[in-house]
Amino acid sequence: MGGPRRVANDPLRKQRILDATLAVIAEHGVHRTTHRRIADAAGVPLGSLTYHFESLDVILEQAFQTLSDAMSERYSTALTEAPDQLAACEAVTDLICAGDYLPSREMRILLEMYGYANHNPVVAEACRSWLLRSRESLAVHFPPRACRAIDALVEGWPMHQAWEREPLDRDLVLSTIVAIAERIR
Amino acid sequence: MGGPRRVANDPLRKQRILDATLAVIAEHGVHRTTHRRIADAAGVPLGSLTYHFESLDVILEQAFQTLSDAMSERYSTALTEAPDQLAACEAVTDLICAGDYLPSREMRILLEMYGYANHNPVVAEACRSWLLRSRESLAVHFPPRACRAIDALVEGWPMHQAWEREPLDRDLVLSTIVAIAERIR
DNA sequence: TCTAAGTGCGTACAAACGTACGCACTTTCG
DNA sequence: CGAAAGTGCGTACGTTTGTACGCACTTAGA
Repeated sequence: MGGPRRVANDPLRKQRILDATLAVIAEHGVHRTTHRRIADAAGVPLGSLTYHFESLDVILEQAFQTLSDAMSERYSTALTEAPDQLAACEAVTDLICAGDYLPSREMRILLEMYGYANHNPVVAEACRSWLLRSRESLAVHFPPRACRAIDALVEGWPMHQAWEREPLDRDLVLSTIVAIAERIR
Repeated sequence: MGGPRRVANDPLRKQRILDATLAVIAEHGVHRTTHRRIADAAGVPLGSLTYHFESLDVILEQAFQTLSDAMSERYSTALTEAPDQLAACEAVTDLICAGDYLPSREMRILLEMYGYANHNPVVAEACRSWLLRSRESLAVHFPPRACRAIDALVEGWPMHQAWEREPLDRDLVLSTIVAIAERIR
């Protein structure tokens, strides 16, 4: 029903597997992410994984790529829409405070990605590319040196917050961003 | 030779295993850290691991504890020795720039620790405790709110730098720290 | 309708895994 | 010296792992 299929139904299934992979990573960590757990989470047979992906490493690589693309996009959108520097400061503050609190799913996966990237060149390259894209987004509103400092904060603050029990102080974040924007040229 | 042993020679061997564990994690990542690899790296028999440690998770927990203790200590020492706030800013700058560049061994292991902590309560607690200790060290020289911002930078900048190809600009780091110290109260 | 090409998966297998446990060895105490 | 207590490890076992591969099924062209 729905007429004869004229193309392979790869894309949907592949994406479903990658989404499931991120879910497994978030729940169990890379060190306990296996073909079988992914297959269960995705509701697909085990053989489907080895058919669509060359190896487990490739699955992880593409799953992490999916995540970093989504984050880049959100990052870029938020900053592009800001009309002036102050609005950009607020946008960055929102990015930092989003997911606060508790350790958001995304932050958990990101930490796994960073760890894994140290042992997988493809994912390392994905990290680097994400770094550059986020810096470009910032460069629209801030001078180059301020970009570096702000970028470090965007990276560090939510990560730091992951171990914190109290919610993040939004005013403090905003003040810090503004201070950097004004003082660092 | 050396006279009769009156006590078990646990401590040395346990510590050697934990050091080897960190080495394996740095080289292969948690997801490929196994009893056998640790045993090889430490130069001890496989059975020795299961004798001294209840499980692989316990080995990882204690190894990460070793690391975070060492880092806390260094952190604390560097800040305690600073006579005034400006010196403290320089000390923090040194901490951030240390290991620059390339991805230092310690940063690699730290990333693994953060990832693993999301799936292991004991390690999560170690992260939290490390967070608090580092904040206490900062509190000697900076007001509470500035501590949070600086702490986030100490976390984020080296992490960020791990994917960067160019060396870190020390003056930029110092300027940023000073700006925060002066502006955030 | 028949056939060749191609898609997708169930299953099986060798390797690697965490861990249990028997046993050699050392030390202590009478 | 002899035996009990305790330390430390070699080895083996059942499980889980990543991956290969044969085979059912679908589609396209004649």
